[in-house]
Amino acid sequence: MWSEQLNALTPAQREAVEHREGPLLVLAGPGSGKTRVITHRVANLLRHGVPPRRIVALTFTNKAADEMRARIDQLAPGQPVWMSTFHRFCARLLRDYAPSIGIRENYTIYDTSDSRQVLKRTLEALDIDATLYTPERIAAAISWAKNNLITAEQYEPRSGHPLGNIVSRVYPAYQARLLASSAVDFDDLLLHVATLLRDNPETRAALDERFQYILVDEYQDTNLAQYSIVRALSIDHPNLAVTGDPDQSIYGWRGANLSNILDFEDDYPNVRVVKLERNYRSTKRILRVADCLIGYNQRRKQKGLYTENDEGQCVRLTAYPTQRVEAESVAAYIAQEVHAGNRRPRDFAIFYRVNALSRSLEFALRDQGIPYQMVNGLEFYQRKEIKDVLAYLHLINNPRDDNALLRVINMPPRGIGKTTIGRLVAHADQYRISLLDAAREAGMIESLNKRAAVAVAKFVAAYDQLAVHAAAPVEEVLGHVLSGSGYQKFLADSENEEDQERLANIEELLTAAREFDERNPSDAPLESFLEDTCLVNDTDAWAAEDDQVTLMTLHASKGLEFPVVFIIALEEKLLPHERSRENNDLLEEERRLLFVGITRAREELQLSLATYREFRGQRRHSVPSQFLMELPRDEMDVVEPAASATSAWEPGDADAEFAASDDDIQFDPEQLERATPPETDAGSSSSLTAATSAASITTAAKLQQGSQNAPPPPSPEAFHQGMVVRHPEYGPGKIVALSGSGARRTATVAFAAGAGEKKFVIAKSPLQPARST
DNA sequence: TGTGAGTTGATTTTT
DNA sequence: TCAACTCACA
Repeated sequence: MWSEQLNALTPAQREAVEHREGPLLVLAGPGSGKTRVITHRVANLLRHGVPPRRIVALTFTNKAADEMRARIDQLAPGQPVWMSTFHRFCARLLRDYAPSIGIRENYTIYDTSDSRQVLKRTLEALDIDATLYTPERIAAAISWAKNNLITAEQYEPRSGHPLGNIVSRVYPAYQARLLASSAVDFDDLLLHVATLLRDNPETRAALDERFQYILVDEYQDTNLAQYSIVRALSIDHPNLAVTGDPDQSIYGWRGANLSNILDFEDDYPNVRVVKLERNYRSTKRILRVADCLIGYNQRRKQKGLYTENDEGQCVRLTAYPTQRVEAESVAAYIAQEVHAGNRRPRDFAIFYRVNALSRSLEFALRDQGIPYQMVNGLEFYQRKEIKDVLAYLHLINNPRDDNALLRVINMPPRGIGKTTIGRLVAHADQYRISLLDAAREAGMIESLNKRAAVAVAKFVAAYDQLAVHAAAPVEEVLGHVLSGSGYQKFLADSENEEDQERLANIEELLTAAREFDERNPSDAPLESFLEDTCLVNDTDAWAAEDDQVTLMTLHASKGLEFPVVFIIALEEKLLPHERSRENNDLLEEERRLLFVGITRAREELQLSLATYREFRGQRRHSVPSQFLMELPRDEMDVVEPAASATSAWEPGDADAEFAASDDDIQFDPEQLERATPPETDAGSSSSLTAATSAASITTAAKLQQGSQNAPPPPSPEAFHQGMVVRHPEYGPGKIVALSGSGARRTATVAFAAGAGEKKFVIAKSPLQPARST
């Protein structure tokens, strides 16, 4: 069986798979079976008796980690090999070593917007005028420093650098705030672990011993922090295997250092280098186009990409008059292929440089009735209501989390306004205590008037009630938060339609919590749930199995492949992006980005641009991307911009169609809105939505059944958060929280008539759903 | 203190 | 274009 699998590999792949001890560098071109090599190599190690817990595989995205886990499980079932993203790996380690870097085990992870809030507050407190340098620029500078292992104490501005001078003041203050809140930002996860390993030789040695075999995927995207973590863990056991492709390094802006992979052979002298140059994915033509383009880069390792695949069609390069024609044309082509039965929607992907470019495509696809999935719409976990509710959970988990407190103290409105909060903050600063502790002392703060102090005290009391349930299953904690904070009632009472949508989103969060509880019976459920939600992104929700066209940024496309790929807006200032044109390193990265996009295509590829593009509400004339001049014309079908506003796949009917739609100025956007299929509103959360609506269908069915039969056995699914129920003895009550599943599903009910809160196992209780108001 | 209108200002890519 | 922020008013 195993030798069969080995035989299925090429000699080069096999060499990498069978390599066990010592450093290994796999230079893998696109589509060369890199994931296959990694997974088989792990399986090979296991087969040779390496205990699974001695192995860790690090990736950059959850998606990649999940995929690997699934594939390794196929090769070597039931072996708990640790596969995770760098950030998750570090988050776990920090849990064990938190005290040694000055935070608590229950620390909070701040996402970008959280840390931005903290930074803004820091700037305010330091009285720094943010008009000269925006918080974003300062944040970028701090992030850069952290990724390069420069701590707040070590940071020194380059002389004569005004931004640096500001950063040298802000960075330590910002960091102090994080530490005081027992919080870390994304960069800290790496920085703290890197410094921990650097400053504690015993810890380093212990972890080096623990992780004897380390694999790193996409090594070209590691930054200095990641590099030094991996390095520190591979000194006594230098069985470090990295895979990557310098030509696919596209995260330089995030501190990725191309030298890490280019200099790997210098860092690890006895390294075995394996090059995977044969491509199994694309046609010859597509590959030659990609190869020709990337040849214009200076900083790279020469590779000879080749494939035994078919010659394939020419790569199409099409210029459209406007971005609307571009979008409609792409959508029409997809529709035509789908209707003709040649392809399915999921065979297609459309890539663009910036998210803002997706809009016209969405309209066009809806118009054609083609289902699509956008990776990275409004991210679920970034929605206000979700962040609000999660902030309650964060505060329960980590009472020192000032950022969470500020978010929830007046949400729903409790009459705690700006001035009151300002006074609480002043008090907390003065005594160097957390805001929650300051709030506890509200009665003693002189500047606070009675009314404000009472409001704050009520908040603290409500919080304490919630905190009692901290150790319960997440769904239950969440239920208590929704009931006890008044947030659910606040939204339910609102006339605003948007708020009803928010309720539905919260319902999804409850579903997610429930699924988490089922999947993850841990002793600190809240903590791990929060860690989970902080480190997911919506690319992870991308469902390859759905039959939909995929829309995503070029960055998000890395690691994926599709039969047909469209890359739009190949225009100067967009690709290359305008901020990347000044400096050659940045320009090369843009070229790599296009290279990544091109090499996602298996059979067909179309590149396009529009002569006029509306961007930021303004129509402007665009200049073709300089990269277009670097593509080999003999591999391509070039359709130049025509004088008449037509350029399409097939002359004739298609032309007429486009011309008509372009001239039709009285085109009514509302019609498009009405034609919108309901499920396309939020691509990222579609699976959750499906789960929720399936649940509510059962609910309705059971309800009906219940009203017909005399002694109806209530199904646990018939009950949901906030619902009004009736108990034969205690009378009417409201469900405050739910937890568990199936026969063990329990409901906590608050009864009206002073009977207080009671907990029932639903299946064994006489609870009945009552009509809610 | 809360709300809503109006203004401003900023816009790459993501763990 | 759109979201965040400001400011005036209830």
